[in-house]
Amino acid sequence: MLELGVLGLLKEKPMHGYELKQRLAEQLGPFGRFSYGSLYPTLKRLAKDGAVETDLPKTEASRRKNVYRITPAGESLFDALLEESGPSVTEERNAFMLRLAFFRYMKPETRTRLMESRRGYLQGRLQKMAASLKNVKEKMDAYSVELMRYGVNEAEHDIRWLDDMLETERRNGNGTNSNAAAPTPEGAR
Amino acid sequence: MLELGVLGLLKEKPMHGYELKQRLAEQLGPFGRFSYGSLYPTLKRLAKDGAVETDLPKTEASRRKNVYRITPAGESLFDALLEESGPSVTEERNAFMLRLAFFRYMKPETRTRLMESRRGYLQGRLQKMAASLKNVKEKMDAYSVELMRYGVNEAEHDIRWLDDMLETERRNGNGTNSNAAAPTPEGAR
DNA sequence: GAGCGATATATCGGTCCGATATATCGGTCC
DNA sequence: GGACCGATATATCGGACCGATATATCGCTC
Repeated sequence: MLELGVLGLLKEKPMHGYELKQRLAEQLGPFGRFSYGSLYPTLKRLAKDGAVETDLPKTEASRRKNVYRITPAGESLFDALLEESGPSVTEERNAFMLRLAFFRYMKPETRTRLMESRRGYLQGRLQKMAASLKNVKEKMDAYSVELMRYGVNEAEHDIRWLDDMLETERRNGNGTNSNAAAPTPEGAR
Repeated sequence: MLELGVLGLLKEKPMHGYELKQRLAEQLGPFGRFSYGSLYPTLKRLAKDGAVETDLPKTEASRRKNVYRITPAGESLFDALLEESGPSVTEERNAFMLRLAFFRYMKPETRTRLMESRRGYLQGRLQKMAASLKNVKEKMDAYSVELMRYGVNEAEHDIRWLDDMLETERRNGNGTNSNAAAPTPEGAR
C-alpha cells in the first residue's frame, strides 16, 4: 500500500520523506493516513531494492534532508503494483481509494474491471447487510441498528457513485481504449 | 481495537473464536474486518491476562471448539477500553464505528463527548479538504479531483449524521443522563 | 468408510502504527 | 552573537494486525 503511494508521488517529482507524508495526507485525505514509523522504513527498503535513489550516498546521512527520486526499476514496480489488484483492493475502501488516486496511470480496462469488481463486492455486501438489518432490527439496541443502517447507506451510495464513474468512462470512449478523462496531464496552468 | 470487540461480544454470551469472527463481520460489517491471525492470538492473550476463560483447561486443546467467556476482570478491562478514547477514536472511522456498536454500554456524557469530538475533527478536515480542492482542482487529473470530492462529501454527510444522533440524544434526555435510546435490552422478541 | 465442504484453531513473516528520541533550520529577541 | 523556539526532518522499537498456510475435526452423502 505505502510502496504504491510513495512511488506514485515520486513519479511526479523527487521528494523527501517529510514532504511525502504531507502530500499523502493532503491528496488522499482520510485514505492516506500513514505514519513515519512505516514511511521511513519503506523508503529505505525501496532504496535497498533499487526502486528509488538519493543523492547523498549511504555515508553519514545524519538527519539532513534526504531527497528520493524514482528509478526505472521503481517505475516497473509501480506499474506491477498498480495492475495486480487482489481481493483487498476490491474489498477495502482505503486500498481502492489509493488506486483511484493513480487511475490515470492505469490501463483503461484494468480501471473498468476494478470499478466493476468493487461494485459487485458492494452489491453482495449490501444484500447481506440489508437482510441482516431486517432480521435483527427488533432485538438490537438503537445504536447498533444505526451502525448497520450507516453501512447499508454507504454501500448504496458507493454503488451509485461507481455507476456514475463507469458511465463517464464509457462516455469518454473506454470500452477498452487508451487514456481519457485527464484534462491536461501537465498543463499546470 | 480487537480486544474491545471481542470483550464486547463476549458480554452477550460465551463464544468460540470462529463464531466471534462471524459476529464481528456481520454486526460491524466493513468496520470489523479482523483476521484469524490476530483474533486467536488476542484470545490467548486475554486468557493469559485473566480477562476471559475457557472450560477445557490448558492441557491439550488440540483443535476442538474452545468456548470463551468473559470474567469480571474482563468486564473492567472492557469498561476501561471503552471510556478512554484517544485521538485515533476521534480520527479513524473504524475505531469510532466500533465504539458505536457498544454505545449502549457507554456513559451518556462520554458518548456525547465522543460524538462531538469526532464532529469537530470532521469539521476541521472538511475545511482543509474543501480549500485544498478549490486550490488544486485545475492542475489535477479528473480522478484525483473525484477522490477529493468524495472525501468532502463524506465529511459533510457524517457531520449531518452526527448532528442527527446528537439531536436524538438530547431528545431522549441526555445532557448528562443515564441510559436511554435502547428500546428493550433483552426483549428478544 | 471414503470423500468433502464447513467448522475450528494455530502460526509465521511482514506491514503499519504510535510513541519516543534526536538532529537541523530559520527566525526573533536580547 | 548566541539563546531560545517552533517547524522541518529522520530514525527506531514494541506491538497490533493481516494474509497465507497448515492442520484438525465435524457432519453429511454416496
